[in-house]
Amino acid sequence: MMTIGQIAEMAGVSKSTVSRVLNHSGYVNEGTRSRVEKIIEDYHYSPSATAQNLSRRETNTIGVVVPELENAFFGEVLAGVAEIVDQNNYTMIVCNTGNNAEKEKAALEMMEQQRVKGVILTPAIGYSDAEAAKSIRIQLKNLKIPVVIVDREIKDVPWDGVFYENFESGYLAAEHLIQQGKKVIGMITGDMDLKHARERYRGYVQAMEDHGLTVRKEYVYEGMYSPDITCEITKKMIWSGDFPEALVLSNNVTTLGFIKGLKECGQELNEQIAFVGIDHIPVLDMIGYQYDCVTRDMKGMGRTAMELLIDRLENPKRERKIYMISCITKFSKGGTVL
Amino acid sequence: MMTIGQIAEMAGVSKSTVSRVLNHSGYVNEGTRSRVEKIIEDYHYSPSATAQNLSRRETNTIGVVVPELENAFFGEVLAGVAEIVDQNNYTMIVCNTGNNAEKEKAALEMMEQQRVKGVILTPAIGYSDAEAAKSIRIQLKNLKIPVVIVDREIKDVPWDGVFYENFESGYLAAEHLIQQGKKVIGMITGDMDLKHARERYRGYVQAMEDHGLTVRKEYVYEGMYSPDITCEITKKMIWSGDFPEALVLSNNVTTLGFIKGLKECGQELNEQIAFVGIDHIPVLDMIGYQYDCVTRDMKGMGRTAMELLIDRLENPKRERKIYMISCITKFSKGGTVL
DNA sequence: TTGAAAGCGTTACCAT
DNA sequence: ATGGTAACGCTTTCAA
Repeated sequence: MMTIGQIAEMAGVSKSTVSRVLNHSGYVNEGTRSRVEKIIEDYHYSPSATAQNLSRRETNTIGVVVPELENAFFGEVLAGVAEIVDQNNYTMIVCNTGNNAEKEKAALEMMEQQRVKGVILTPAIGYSDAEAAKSIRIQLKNLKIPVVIVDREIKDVPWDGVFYENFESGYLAAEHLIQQGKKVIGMITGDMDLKHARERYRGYVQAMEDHGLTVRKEYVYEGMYSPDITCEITKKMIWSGDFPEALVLSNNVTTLGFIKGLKECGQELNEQIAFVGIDHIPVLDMIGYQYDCVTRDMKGMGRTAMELLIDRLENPKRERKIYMISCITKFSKGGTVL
Repeated sequence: MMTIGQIAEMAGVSKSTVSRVLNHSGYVNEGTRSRVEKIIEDYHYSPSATAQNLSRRETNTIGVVVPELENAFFGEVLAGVAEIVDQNNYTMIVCNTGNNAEKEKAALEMMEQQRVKGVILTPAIGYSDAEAAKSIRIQLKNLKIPVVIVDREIKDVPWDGVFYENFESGYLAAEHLIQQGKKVIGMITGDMDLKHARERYRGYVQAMEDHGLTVRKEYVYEGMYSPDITCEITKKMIWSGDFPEALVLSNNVTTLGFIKGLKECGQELNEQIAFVGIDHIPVLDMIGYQYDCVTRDMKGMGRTAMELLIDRLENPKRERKIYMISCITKFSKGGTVL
């Protein structure tokens, strides 16, 4: 591997000069510049980021820690992050925690060793909110490295964040059903240990109240964001013959479980129960299996997270910012961006 | 940020000693070891990977360059790579090229600067096979850094690779239909500029020949791996009333486009045309929308790629290895792993 | 068992 | 406009 010294020697100049042409910094004679550049070109010289980082006492690297790389949602987020990373000449290190708190800890430690400038993190759900906050807070508080939390809130932590309008999504979903004249509206909720699941539920409740409807507890089912649990719930509902007119479904897998449950009971979509799902499932669109939903721009979420991080890096002392990604409604009348 | 020197000072030892305890190398007295370790612990000291890399003249980093981070397939692959990366204490830098040859070039250059130990690459499809090979070959030939090519073959390149048994997949798909007694079997192919599309087609043709059936060109449609094109093809097929008994569909989006086309014509699955898809679409399973398909272990592909890279790193002079990921058939009788 | 010192490939300051 | 040199934080001989 070539070094700046060798280039200098070949060009008959000093390392300083080579460094200057490399970094377009300081004065350098046009003649020598082009001479040096030619040699760099000819020999395919590529400066060592490692050495640069050490000398500059900083890297241009950011770390992204996600809980489920195999989940299409995070693919989208990562694509969004990558886009901004790219535009700003950063380098992106990625870790997958598999929703495992231990791995998350290890990932963060390694980010620390790598001296990344900042971290974009979606916390694992292997532990409760409070525990998570504590553990991560302790781990990172001594580091000066800024963090942007994505999608899953954790308490008592001073970092910037990008979250969905979860309350809003529940609200809009319920409201749409109300506007269609439904009165008895239930919900299959997510894992109520997660804040966003609670928020979505709150939104639904609020919409009901605002329209003078009452929430009937027997029609609120805890689906745990699990397709299987939701499928079971759905089947029991149908079999028992006791179900609401309409349902709000808490996320994509809830919707999938629900649809599966219906199919297993030989029911068509919207045959007896109207529903609005939170989250869009593109593949269902592709097969012409459309349903009303409230969704959002996942890739945009990644972009925003990275922009927020860069903003923080440029302005370390600024107040905390939380970006709420707004809902996009896709109802049969056609999609609307709110 | 703490340095090894400060730790040394606090412990009343030299940097060398601290380095030794850090790396579990050389002799160090048990007493001093624990003393040093305590200080490291207390102060949350984390050695700088940058400095280590420079001193050791190598990194523990590998680069992954993918063309479509937003595509669930690459999420799976990445998850597989990440798993092995993790187990072997590597660090993973990720770039998304968006199928853009320029960006791919830039990504590779930056990997070079980062002095990654190796690269896992799925080439962009923005350019032809030959061009791609040439461009990438020229770019990387001067580097000693090993590459593992994933999923998309490029010609005349000396690197290890992990690909699917594309021929096999086409063969198995067609054969399954033949075994069900179908005689007039067509295919909606992929983008025939891509080798794997051609291979899948070849497999189909071979299966037909092997079973004494003739391929009728009018039933071979070029779907370009595009859902929209495939949807159109399907609708025309149905409208014209002229279609084969059965079809082989070249990949997941081809299948989606086909299903959509059928639905838009008010047809049920398998109502008039039997089909076998290449690629599995998990979401369709989740809603109980099963169909016969030939698929493979995507995550396993990522794992294999990383294992291959590590293997190469440990054994730089060994002959080239190409791993072919075998097909998994999921037919209504139940899934079989071949 | 420990320490001193050279070296890794850059940058950046200070001279010239 | 250019060069010399210290410094970045660590590893690794070599001596003691």
